[in-house]
Amino acid sequence: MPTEKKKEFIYEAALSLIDESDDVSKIKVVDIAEKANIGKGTVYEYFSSKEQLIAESITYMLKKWINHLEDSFGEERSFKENYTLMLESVLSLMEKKHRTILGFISMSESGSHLYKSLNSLMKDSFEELQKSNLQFYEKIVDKSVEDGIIEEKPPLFDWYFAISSSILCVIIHEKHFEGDVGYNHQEIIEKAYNTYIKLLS
Amino acid sequence: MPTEKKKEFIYEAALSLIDESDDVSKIKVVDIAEKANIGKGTVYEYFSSKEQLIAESITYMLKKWINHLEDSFGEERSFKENYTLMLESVLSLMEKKHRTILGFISMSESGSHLYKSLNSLMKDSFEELQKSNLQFYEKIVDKSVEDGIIEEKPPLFDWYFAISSSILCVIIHEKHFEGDVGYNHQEIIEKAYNTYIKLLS
Amino acid sequence: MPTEKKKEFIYEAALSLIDESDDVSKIKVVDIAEKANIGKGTVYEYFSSKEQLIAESITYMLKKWINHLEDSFGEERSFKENYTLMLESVLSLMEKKHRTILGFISMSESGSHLYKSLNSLMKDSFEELQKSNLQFYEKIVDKSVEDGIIEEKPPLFDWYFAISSSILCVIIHEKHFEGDVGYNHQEIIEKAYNTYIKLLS
Amino acid sequence: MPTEKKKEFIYEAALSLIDESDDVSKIKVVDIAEKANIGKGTVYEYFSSKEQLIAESITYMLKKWINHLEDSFGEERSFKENYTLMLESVLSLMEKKHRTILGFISMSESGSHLYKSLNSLMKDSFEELQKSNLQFYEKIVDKSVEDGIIEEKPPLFDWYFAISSSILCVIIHEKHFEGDVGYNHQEIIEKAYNTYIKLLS
DNA sequence: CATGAATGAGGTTTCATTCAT
DNA sequence: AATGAATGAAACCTCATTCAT
Repeated sequence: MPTEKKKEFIYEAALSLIDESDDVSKIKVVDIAEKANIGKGTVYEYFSSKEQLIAESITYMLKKWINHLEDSFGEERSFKENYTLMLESVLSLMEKKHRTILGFISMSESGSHLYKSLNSLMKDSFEELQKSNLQFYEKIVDKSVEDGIIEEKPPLFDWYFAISSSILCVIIHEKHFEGDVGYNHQEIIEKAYNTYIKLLS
Repeated sequence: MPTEKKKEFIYEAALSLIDESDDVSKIKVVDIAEKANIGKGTVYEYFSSKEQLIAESITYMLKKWINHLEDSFGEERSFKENYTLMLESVLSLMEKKHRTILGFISMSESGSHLYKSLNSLMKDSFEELQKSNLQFYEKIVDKSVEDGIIEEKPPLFDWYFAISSSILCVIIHEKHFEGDVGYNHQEIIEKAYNTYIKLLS
Repeated sequence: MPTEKKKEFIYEAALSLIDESDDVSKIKVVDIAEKANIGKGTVYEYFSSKEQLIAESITYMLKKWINHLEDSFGEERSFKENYTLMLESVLSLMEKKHRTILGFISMSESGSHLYKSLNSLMKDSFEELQKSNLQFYEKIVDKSVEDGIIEEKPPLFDWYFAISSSILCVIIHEKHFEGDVGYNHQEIIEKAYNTYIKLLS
Repeated sequence: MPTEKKKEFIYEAALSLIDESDDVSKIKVVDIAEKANIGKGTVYEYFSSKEQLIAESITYMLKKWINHLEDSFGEERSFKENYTLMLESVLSLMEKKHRTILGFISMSESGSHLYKSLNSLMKDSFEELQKSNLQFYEKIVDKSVEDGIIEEKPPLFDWYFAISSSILCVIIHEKHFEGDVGYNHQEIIEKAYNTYIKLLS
């Protein structure tokens, strides 16, 4: 197996443990190795330390997610369709797995310091990712201006916050309001979409 | 020193380390003891384990913060004044300290699973706190309706999300947009306030 | 309360814990203090260390037992009556409590090294006790010669072993043969008595 | 080195420390590791806890001793030769080492409660060993009946006690009567043998 | 005298990392 | 390249003992 493939294999093992775990710091190298069906020592053929491995695994996941989002964004679709697809993507991520990672992404604003020790290790890739993220958000905004949904392109902070808030909407709902006190799927997506519109109008 | 006072003393030591620390799990009992100028063994006279101590410390901080917020909310002030004070409170918390705890509170929606292992130890007090938090939010909303800022009291989810989003606004700004690309203090508070208004109109 | 009385009070607490315990080394000073209804610090007003306390407690028990045995030995009774009373004394000790101590006494031959660390602390009193024990045994032998049960006083080793073996008889029976495969109370006392006779004839 | 061989290696280190030690509970894992010329952590690759290791070490020793005794018992030899060999085995054990263990075996009748905490960990193997011990004793008795030394096979308790007493004889002598007041080697073996004969006649 | 809060030496156990195979 | 046995630093927690009140 080529090196990069093997590393991805290990990433997946690490990520599944990160999601199962209550406490990332409690994950053991031996568990990751076992999950990946390789020997404990082999991990060190590919990564210089456990922290490096964890950091790279999260970076890997983040990249995959950004790519996934970007792929879902098609020029041929209307803005609302694209925006909705992005929100659906967030939701499906929450429903399925990688909740830890999701917190990491969407809440990086307030939560990233929880991982500062990781951040120092993933500083470069994390900054790169934040750039990608920002570019993707900007593509969204530009599209919304292009489609005439938003009259004029607002300042950076405003659109960054609008999209973050929109995502917060679906996340809060998913986590705390599922069931009786909340809305149905269609309604919450609509509400999140409207959040974007309202905040930038 | 009475027991409760001593415990609070230890809480403060723990909290200051939690805030200084990149990684809560790396904090050592001996460090907390040193910070509190007491012996290692003394910690165990007051707490049954390190985890218990950390969990109680965070609960203590959260309670203090909620109380602080509620105290800042005066019936004699206008809604906007009250709301602004609440946002200032969030900001001052971020600027000064307890960033970890802030993440804990404001992002509990998406981030709480990061603390699952703590939560299990502080389940009861945490639920109580979330109830307090919700009650405080509701007091805000009621005031805004009473003052005629909002025409009619919206559904639970809507106002909960509106306030969360408003707080997200100041947090994102504080963390990522300080300096050139952002706004000044007055502007960002105004923007956060408007977020609440917009989202509930 | 006079000092000696208080010490005896603490001895009794310690002894009851020694008997309840699987492992003498696991007994905590705080437990002894609690059992004696005194403060932890008070223990150190009477004893210089935990080991000292344990050692003295055992010595106290041993002395009490020897005295008890000697008191049971009356010149006016026949040898067999006296011997039987001694065996009953052993049995009652086993049935009631102080099994640990009993092991200590009767099995000091092979078991005492288990307590070497204690022995060093109780060396003097232990030697004194062994002397008392020996004197008591000798009184038994002399009586048996005097009463004509044994023709001639045998060498030290022989009578010491004969009595030890006799005691072993009731102990083994009590511990392992109670019930179906064993004898009734009368029979086993008789058997133990006969052991003495046989071994010295 | 295969796992079982390595464990035995660690057993031997532990046993030598048990014998040197005044107090089993004072033995440190690091000492056992040093004695075995391995790292402290390595011990935990083979045993789940210190108590487990101690318990298994004693079980190991007991098994070895029982096997040794049984091997020494040959059908082609006379009963007295066999019995004498068994007693010699006890004595050589006492002279050389494993005094703690010896107490454990021969005095298990009255002393086993001293090891209750160990027993709980080695319950199964200990029961198995006691069965082996009993079977060995019975083989001895049967041989004595077969050889006509004893007329008729006595009840279980009687022969069990007779052999125990016989062993007690050599143990007491070895521990307390070596030198002036005692007998020479030949005499004490003879005396112990006669104890068996007398008690079953 | 009596106390128990405070202490810290000391012991157990964990686990990331190494390295010989 | 892959392994996993071996390691020991590091951290938690216990508890005998002290000492100020």
